[in-house]
Amino acid sequence: MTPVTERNSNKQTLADFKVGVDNAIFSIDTQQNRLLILLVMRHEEPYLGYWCLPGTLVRNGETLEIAADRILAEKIKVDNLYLEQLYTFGGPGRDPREAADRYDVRYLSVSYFALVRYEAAELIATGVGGIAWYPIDKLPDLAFDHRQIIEYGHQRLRNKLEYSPIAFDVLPELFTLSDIYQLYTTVLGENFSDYSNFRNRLIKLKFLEDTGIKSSRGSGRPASLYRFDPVAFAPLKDKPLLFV
Amino acid sequence: MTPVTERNSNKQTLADFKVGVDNAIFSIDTQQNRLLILLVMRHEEPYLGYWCLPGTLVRNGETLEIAADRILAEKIKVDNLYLEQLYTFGGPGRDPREAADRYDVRYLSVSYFALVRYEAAELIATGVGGIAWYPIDKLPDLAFDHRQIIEYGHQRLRNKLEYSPIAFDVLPELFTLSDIYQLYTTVLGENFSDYSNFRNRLIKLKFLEDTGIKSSRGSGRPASLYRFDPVAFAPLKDKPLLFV
DNA sequence: ACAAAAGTGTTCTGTCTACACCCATGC
DNA sequence: GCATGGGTGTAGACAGAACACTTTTGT
Repeated sequence: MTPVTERNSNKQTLADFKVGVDNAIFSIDTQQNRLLILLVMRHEEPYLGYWCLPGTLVRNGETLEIAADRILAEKIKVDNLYLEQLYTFGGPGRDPREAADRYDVRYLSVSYFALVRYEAAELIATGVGGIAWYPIDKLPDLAFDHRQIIEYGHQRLRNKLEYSPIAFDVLPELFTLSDIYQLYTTVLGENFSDYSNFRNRLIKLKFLEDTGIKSSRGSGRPASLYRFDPVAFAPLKDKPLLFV
Repeated sequence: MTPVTERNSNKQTLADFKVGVDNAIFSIDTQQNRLLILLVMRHEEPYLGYWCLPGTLVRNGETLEIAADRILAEKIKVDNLYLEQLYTFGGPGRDPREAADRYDVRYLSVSYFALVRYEAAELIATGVGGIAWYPIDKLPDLAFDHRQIIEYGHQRLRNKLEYSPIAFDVLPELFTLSDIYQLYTTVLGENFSDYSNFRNRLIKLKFLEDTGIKSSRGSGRPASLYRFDPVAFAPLKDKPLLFV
């Protein structure tokens, strides 16, 4: 019998929780074909000096999503972003403070998944610094169970790309078809699909508007710039369409 | 400024949480073509006398998933089941106790999605009673935001059926092809697919073993009994296969 | 014999794949 | 001209939809 159980009769064996929100913020550097995730350096115990996901404890009167937005806005300035709840990690012992702190406090993490535009994202340097994009395949040692959260988020990203149009939340207003292709190959791997087939599939879906404007990048034929048309996309919502 | 903010300086504006686990337990009555969800009657305030999802507050030392398992095992006896985390609802004000209780307590609900076999499920009658299967389209008024949780779970069920084999977790070991078809139509609606096409698609996937045993139900030609073969299914795991 | 349920087959159509090929530009 | 990247076309394999048809049982 723990002291707690002795002190209380029945209902009091309930755990008390602090609830944190941790953001897995992804972005895609298509120039260098790298999938990046935003990490910050911890300046306090536990895990002092380790990298971790940007997170916060939830304040009074704050919804989980607003907490997620807040922490994101503190670290980064973006124009466009995609944000959704990822998963809730809540096993006992996932935070060392549980042992050290006074009895019976648990730390639970509701994680959020975000995708932002790399080129438009401006990191906000906090005094001490310690914020950086890390390639997903070159992560340092991470605090808590954050590596697991990133794994989970990475999987979610791959799935989302396949059946939802989040890529367009993260592209500039005007983009070329190979911009999209680049983005997809960066996340899904080199040979997820033939370029020309990917292209045809997208065009047949009819929600990309060809502006007719041409964009030249170095040598080679200039590409048409396209624009995502949310109205034309609307009817396809919730349909099991596949971009792959 | 609220009293709270005045009393404390900075970090103390953090919310304290009780964490509950609520289970959206679905089952499918193929006899009557009904999709059912398990509800229990509340015997205490708040929402005394309302129906709600079976839930519990998380105890010390308990993972979220174990809490979900525990509450499930308290209400129902099953041989087979599918269980996964659904979503975390945590806005302030979702539980009236937040207002009445002492300052700063928030109630957060991590919901779990479960699918069990209707025929094999045996409800455990707690003394006072008040546990029942409700057809998803005939829900009574529900406590808290549980209707929203059910909506969300219902959507998850539809999606899962389309791209993962959870149906086989919930069928008896031996089943006929029209058993599966029944199950699918009950969840996805009458005209989600032609029977014969559905049939051919399944058989082409090669993970159903025809036992050769025939089963006669009333008049009509007896059907072959099939068995799900997890080994044959393994290579298809994580592939974007569609049953629809 | 007839109804009912299971299971098979067929035709039409469309989509996916894997290429080969043509086009516009910089150097 | 030719390398480079953008864009088009096509033949064959394959998969889905709709529906007619056959088989095996109970009554």
